[in-house]
Amino acid sequence: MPRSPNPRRRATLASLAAELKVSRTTISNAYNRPDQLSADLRERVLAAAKEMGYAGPDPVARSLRTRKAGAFGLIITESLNYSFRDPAALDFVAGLAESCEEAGQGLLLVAAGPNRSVEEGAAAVLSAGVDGFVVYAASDDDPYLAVVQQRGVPIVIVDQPKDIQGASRVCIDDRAAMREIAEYVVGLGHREIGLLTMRLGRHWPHGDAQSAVADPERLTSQHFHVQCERILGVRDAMAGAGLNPDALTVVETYEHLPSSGGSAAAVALQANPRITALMCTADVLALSAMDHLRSRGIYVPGQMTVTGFDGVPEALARGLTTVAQPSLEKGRRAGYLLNNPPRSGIPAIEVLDTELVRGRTSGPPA
Amino acid sequence: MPRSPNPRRRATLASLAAELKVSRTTISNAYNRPDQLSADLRERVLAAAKEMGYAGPDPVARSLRTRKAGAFGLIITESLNYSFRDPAALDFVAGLAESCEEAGQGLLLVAAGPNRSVEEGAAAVLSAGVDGFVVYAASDDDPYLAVVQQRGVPIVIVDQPKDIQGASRVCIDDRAAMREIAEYVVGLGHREIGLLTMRLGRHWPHGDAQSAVADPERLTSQHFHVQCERILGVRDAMAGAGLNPDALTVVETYEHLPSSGGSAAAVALQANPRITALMCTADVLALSAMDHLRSRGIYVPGQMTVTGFDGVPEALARGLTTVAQPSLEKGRRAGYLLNNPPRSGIPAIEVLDTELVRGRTSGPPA
DNA sequence: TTGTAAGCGTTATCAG
DNA sequence: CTGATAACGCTTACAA
Repeated sequence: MPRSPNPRRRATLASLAAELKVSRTTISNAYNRPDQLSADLRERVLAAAKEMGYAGPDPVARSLRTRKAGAFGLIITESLNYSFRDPAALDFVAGLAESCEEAGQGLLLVAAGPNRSVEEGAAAVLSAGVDGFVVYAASDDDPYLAVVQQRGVPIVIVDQPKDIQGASRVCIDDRAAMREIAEYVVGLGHREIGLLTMRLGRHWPHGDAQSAVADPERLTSQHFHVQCERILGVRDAMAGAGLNPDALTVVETYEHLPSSGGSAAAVALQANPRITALMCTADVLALSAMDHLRSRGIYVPGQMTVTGFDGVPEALARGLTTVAQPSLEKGRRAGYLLNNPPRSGIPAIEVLDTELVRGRTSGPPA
Repeated sequence: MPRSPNPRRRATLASLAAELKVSRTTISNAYNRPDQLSADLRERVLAAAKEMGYAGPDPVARSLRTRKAGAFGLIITESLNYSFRDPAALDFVAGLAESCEEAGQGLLLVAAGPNRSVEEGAAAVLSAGVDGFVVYAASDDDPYLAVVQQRGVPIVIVDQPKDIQGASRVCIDDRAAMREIAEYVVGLGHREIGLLTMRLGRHWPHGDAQSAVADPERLTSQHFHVQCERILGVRDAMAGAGLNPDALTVVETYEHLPSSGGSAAAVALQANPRITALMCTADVLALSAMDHLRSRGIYVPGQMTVTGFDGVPEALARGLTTVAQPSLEKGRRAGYLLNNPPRSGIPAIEVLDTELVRGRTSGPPA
C-alpha cells in the first residue's frame, strides 16, 4: 500500500530532495535535464515523487525563475460572446491559437471585456502571467492600451489602433480594399449609395436606437480606425469617379446583433429612398441586410446591390459580393510575430492581402 | 525631460524601495492596499514608479507568493480549428469564458491539441500557471487526463469522461435524451433506422475512408462515452418498441469535416437501402446529411426523416428535428464550479436538461 | 554525476 | 502608518 500522498504540506522539490537525501539540483535535473544524472537515480526520484504526491516543478515558481510564462495574452475589448459569434474574429482566434500551440505557448483570454469595470480589467491585464500580448481590434482610445504598454512585454496589435509605441502590427489595407470594391460598385453605375458600418466610437449618442445616420462630424472624430478607413475608401472611390463623397449615406449600428444589418438598412433607405446599392463594412451586416430586403420584397441584385466585407464562409456560400480578408492568417502572423520578434528591434508592420470577390449580389442599378 | 526609463536592469519593487528609501512593504502596499499608507506617500511611490519604468508588482512573483494564478486552464483534445467551428463547442467556450470573466479569472487555452506530441502536450499541462482545469469532452483513454490529475488542482470535466477521481462534472443525460428523440422517430412508424455518429474512439481502423459502418464490437469497446451513450439511447428506444436493436445501422465518421454527415449518410444508405430515418448524434452531421440527400433528390421529410442533436442555431433555423442542449450553460456551470467548489469537498455532478425539438424534418415513413 | 549558493520579485506576519 | 524578516518553489552557474 503506497504511503498516503497527503503530507502535512504540499510536497516540493526541496522536500523531495530532503527525503531522498540528495540535492535540489538533482531533483530539478531529474525533471529538466534527464541526461544530467543516472537513469537509475532518476527512476528513484520519480518513484519517490509519485509516492509523495509531488507533481513536478511548480509552474509558477519555474516561471519566476526562468522569466518565461509559456503563454501569450489575448485582449479583446468586445464581449467574447460577440467575438465568438463573428466568424472573422473567430478565424483570427483560431489562427492565433494554432500558432501559439505550434510554439508550445498557451493562449490566455484576459478577463478584460466590457462586462467588467476598467479597474477590474486593468487588474486582469496587470496580473496576467504572459510573455506578450495580442490586442485585437481595439479603438484608439481604449483604456486598456496604456495598461498593456505598461507591462513592458512585447505587443502585437491586430487591425487597430495604429501607432502604438513599440508594438508590431498585423493588418490589411482597409482603405484601399474598400476603395476597390466601391470602385466596382460605382463602375456598375450606382450613384446613390448607402454604407452600413459597425460602431465608429465607444460612445453612442443615440440612446436606444440600434442604428442611426452618422453625421460628418462623427465620421472624423471617432476612434474605430478600421471602420473609418473603410468609409474613407468608399469616399475615395466616389471622389475618383467625380461624385460628391458627402452624398454617401453612412449608417452606424452600435450593438453587434444578428439583426443589426437589417436595422441599419432600414435606416439608410429611410434616410435616402433613392439608394440603389448598400455597401457594408462587414459580411454579417450585409447578410442581415439582405434578409431585411427580402422581407420587404426588394430583390437583390435586381433592385438593390449589396456588398460586404470579410469573406466569411456563409457570405461566400450565399454569393455575396465582398472583400475576402485572411482572418486566419492574421491570427497566425500575430502569433508568429510574438514568438519571433523582429531581430532589428524595430516593430514590424505586416499588411496582408485582400481580394475582391464579385458575387451574385451586385449588378447595375434598376 | 523625464529620466530615461531604461535602467541597467528591470525595476523591481525592491529597487523602487531603495530609491525612495522606504521599505518594500510600503511599495507593495501602495499597489495592493492603498489605505495602508498616506495618499501623499502613495503619490510619490507611483510617480517614482513611472519614472523608473516600474510596471507594478510582477504577476508571476505575486502568483508564487499568493498561490493564485488568476486563470483556469481549458483542455480541449480536439483540434481548436475544429472546436472553433462547432457551434456547440463554441457556445460552451463562450459560456466558460463568460463565467471566468465574471470571476476575474483568465481562461488559458492549453497547447495540448492533436497537432503536438503527447510529451509536448503533457509539458504544456504541467507548466500551465492555472488554479484549475476544465477538461472538455475527452475520451476515456485520453493521455492528458492523468497529467491533469497529477497537477493536483481542481478539475471540472465536461461531458466526458465519467468517473475521474475527485473531479466535478457537468453533463447532460445523453442516453435518455437520445432515447426520447428515438422514441419519437420510432413512434412515427420508422423501422429501418440509420444512425450517424462522430468518432467512437481515438483510433480509426478504416484507413482513408471518411466514414464506415461500426460493427457491434466497436460500439462497446470504444472510449468516446458520449457518442456511445447516444447510440445506446437509440437502442433503448428500439428495444422498448419491440424492435431488434442490432438492426440499427450505425455509421461512424472519423474526421470532423463539413462533409462528414453527407459521407456518412451515403455509407448508411448503401449499407441498408431500406432506411427511412437517419438519426445523427450531432446537428452538424444532420445538416450535412440533408445537403447530401437533397443532392440525390431525396426529399425530407417525405422520403427521409432526419434528426440531429445539439440544437445549434443553424439547425433550428432550418427546422431540424433535434435535441436542444444548453451548451452555453454548460460552460457557465463549469466555470462556476471551478470558482465555487462544493463545500463538502465531494465532487459535484450537474446534469443539465435537454429538450426535444420537433422540427420539420421528421414525419411518417413513405 | 552531484552539491553549493545565490538569486527570481513578491507578500504575510508581526512588531514598532 | 511603516519596516524587518521570512518565506513562496524553483533554476543555474560554478565548484567539487
